Amino acid sequence: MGPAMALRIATTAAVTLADQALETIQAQIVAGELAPGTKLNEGELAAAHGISRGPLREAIRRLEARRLVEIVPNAGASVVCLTHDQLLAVYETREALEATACRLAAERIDAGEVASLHALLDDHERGLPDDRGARYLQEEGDFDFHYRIAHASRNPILASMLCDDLYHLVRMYRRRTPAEAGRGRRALDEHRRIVDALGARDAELAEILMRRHVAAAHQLLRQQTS
Amino acid sequence: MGPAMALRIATTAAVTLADQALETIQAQIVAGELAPGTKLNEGELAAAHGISRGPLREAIRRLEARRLVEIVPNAGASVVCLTHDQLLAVYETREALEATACRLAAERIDAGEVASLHALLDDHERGLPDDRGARYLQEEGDFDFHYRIAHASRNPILASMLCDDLYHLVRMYRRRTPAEAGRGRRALDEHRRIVDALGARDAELAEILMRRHVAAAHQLLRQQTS
DNA sequence: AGGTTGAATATTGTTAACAATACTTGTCGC
DNA sequence: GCGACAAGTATTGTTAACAATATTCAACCT
Repeated sequence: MGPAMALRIATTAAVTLADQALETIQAQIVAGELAPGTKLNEGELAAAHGISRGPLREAIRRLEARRLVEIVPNAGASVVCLTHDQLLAVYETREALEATACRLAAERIDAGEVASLHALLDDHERGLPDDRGARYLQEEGDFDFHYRIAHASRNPILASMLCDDLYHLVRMYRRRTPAEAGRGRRALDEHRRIVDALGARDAELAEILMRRHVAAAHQLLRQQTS
Repeated sequence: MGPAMALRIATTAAVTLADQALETIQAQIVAGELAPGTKLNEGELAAAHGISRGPLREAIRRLEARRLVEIVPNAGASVVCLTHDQLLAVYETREALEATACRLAAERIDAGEVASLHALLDDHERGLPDDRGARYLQEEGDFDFHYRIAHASRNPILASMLCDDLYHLVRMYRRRTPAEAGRGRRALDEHRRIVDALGARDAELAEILMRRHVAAAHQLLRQQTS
């Protein structure tokens, strides 16, 4: 189960045309191919996807619900362009939700999931030395880690808010927030301790460790100018 | 500024037909006129609102984003029907978000907002004795209180998650979760203490008080059978 | 020259018809 | 009588044309 599996977690079978367009455009936004602020022209996009404006409009409206695009009535949609303060707000919210998710996960996770998380971290450990090329995979793996804990909370609303709303924004702005040197090693250690707390069913500790883990990224971002 | 103002807070000018339909249907769902589980037929609803299926579909899709309806591809939409566990999950999430919002609000609220909150509670106090008829207004006022604190957090994402996602569900299931006797009085006292903490800029206390306040409702719900 | 008005253009909002899928109902076989 | 199958109906998904709003750009006035 390699890193390519990472995104499959949140992905549901795209049965309708609007679903397919949603997935494609969302991937483009998160990957940066559609840069923040880019105007989304319905006619152009529909033609590019080989579909009509109807389903494409639906896709755009659902991207708005996920906070990835902003729509101005009668004026059109554009890729969201977060200010520094707004990105800080994302991390603030993420801190609260993810700490809670981690506490709940400690109370409800089963042994198989804990083992699977350890295996995931073993994978990351192996990929860590050769930082050339493993960087991207490592970071996608990071999201895989957080996705799994969100779902282990057994709280579908909480998990959905994290996975469907916040993580996309974090991934989208990830490349704009360069990590400090050696952060990968430290993050992996923090991950390991969190899984240990989950395995020990220590809810209080798991919550604190996750809160600190997210707060570290939050702090790093806050120190950046702009 | 009476209780009728309460809902205006989250309401934006409905300029497009889809917006208008969204507001109307959402109000019907929250009020219980469209009961949980009700099938939403696009043709019928469009005719009832005097609009075409296009904008109506958009309204339904946006209701799905707010978790008020569920859509099955090729099968249609229906009003969401939460299980007891799912409603508990809503309160669990609300507890985390609202406690955080209250902490942030204590750090960022301005004097005018604190005064306005006190005035709101004075209103509620006056409406408390004559419990006949004031019940509904009191409860809408309760949401007004929570809306204001969410916005005072100065975190638009956090506020949106609370006001646009969770509160509608809570309001929707409010009538199905009867409060214990004397809870109104106690809730009002708790509100007052929270505002005091906000006025004193005591973030830690404000967070704890709000967490307890929401946890009380959560606990009450958990004790219910089913 | 700078700003303003108005026509021309482009884009979004809306509608109605068409296609595809799911549901209903009645028939047949056992 | 009961279940499987098929025709018919209803409903959703999609498309293309139409209406309304916003944007662009050029001519005009001060």
